[in-house]
Amino acid sequence: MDVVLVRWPEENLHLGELRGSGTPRLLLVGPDAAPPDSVDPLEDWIRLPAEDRDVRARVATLEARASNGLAVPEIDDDGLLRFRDRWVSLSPVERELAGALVERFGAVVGRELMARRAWPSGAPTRNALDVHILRLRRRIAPLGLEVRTVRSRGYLLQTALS
Amino acid sequence: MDVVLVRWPEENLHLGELRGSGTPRLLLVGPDAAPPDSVDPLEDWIRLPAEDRDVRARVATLEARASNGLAVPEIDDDGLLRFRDRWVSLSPVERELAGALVERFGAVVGRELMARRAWPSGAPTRNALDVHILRLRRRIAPLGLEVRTVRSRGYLLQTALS
DNA sequence: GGGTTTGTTTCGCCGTGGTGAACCGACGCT
DNA sequence: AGCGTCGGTTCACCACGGCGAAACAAACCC
Repeated sequence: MDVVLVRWPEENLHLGELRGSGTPRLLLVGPDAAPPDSVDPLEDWIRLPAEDRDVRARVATLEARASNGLAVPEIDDDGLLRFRDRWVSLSPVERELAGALVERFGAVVGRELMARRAWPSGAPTRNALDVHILRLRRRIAPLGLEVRTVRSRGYLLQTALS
Repeated sequence: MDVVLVRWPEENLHLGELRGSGTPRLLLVGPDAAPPDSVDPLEDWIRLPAEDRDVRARVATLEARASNGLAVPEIDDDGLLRFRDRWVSLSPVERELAGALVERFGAVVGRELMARRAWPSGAPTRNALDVHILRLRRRIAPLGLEVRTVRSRGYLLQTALS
């Protein structure tokens, strides 16, 4: 994953979503600004003006850390979806859907299969699955995960791009 | 744990054992030296000459990372809840509830289990647990701890998100 | 006596699951 | 190219139940 450079504190709006999606980032701290104090190993900062080799070194370190921690999401015994030090709770239906997607992380899972998993004795209505996928998408977004649609095939779970 | 300052590359002999023992360290990189490239989150570096506040900020971050990994709240013999150099006193009921949560720090503890722990011979009312959780939340907030609800499953103790 | 601890009631928010409907883009057919 | 269908997204709405929070009152302890 690529490291994003952010001016700080000018662009701290942008920073929130980068932190949320687990994107590695290097804050360029202006000459008069106070340094940030994040503990996140995927965040670093450097005081401007800075030498080119120093910036490159810090970017390289962040890249290495990001690729090292190639994590796979997991549903623990308590029904929580955990990913990269963060977690969200899932409702029972969402847990089944997420479970099917996590077991085949990065691969397509058919709609039919997911519907049977969530409702073994038949889905309530046609778009019940659609609505739950929508809700699952919004719930897992803070983890930096996204559900992508493969038309007429099914759904696929992966790390968010942006 | 204290952060050790190391001149680099002059003192790189010393560095090996620091890395081995997991001691957090800040490398002071001379004006002409190339920056190091360690991936370890407990190692950082700064280019000399450097401002005082920048050095202090990096030391603080390393300290926070070092204590983050190890810090688990604990209830001592006097019934005090201790966490990272701070403590609060707990009432008897709160002690039992906090005890159950501390023993499974970071994981979900069922409401039923906590109720039996606080009132072995039967809980007074259903809401009694809710109210005590509310009071426990306010009591431990100054420690940087928080109790998260996992709906219809139980409660979870974790460090408060910054 | 005054503060703390505990239990109880009441009110209300919000998470959850389900449904119908509007909307929209991709695809296929003529 | 024009058009209809299909698959999928999103929204608004409802019903139910779990849980949060305030306020009150009684018991307890220094």
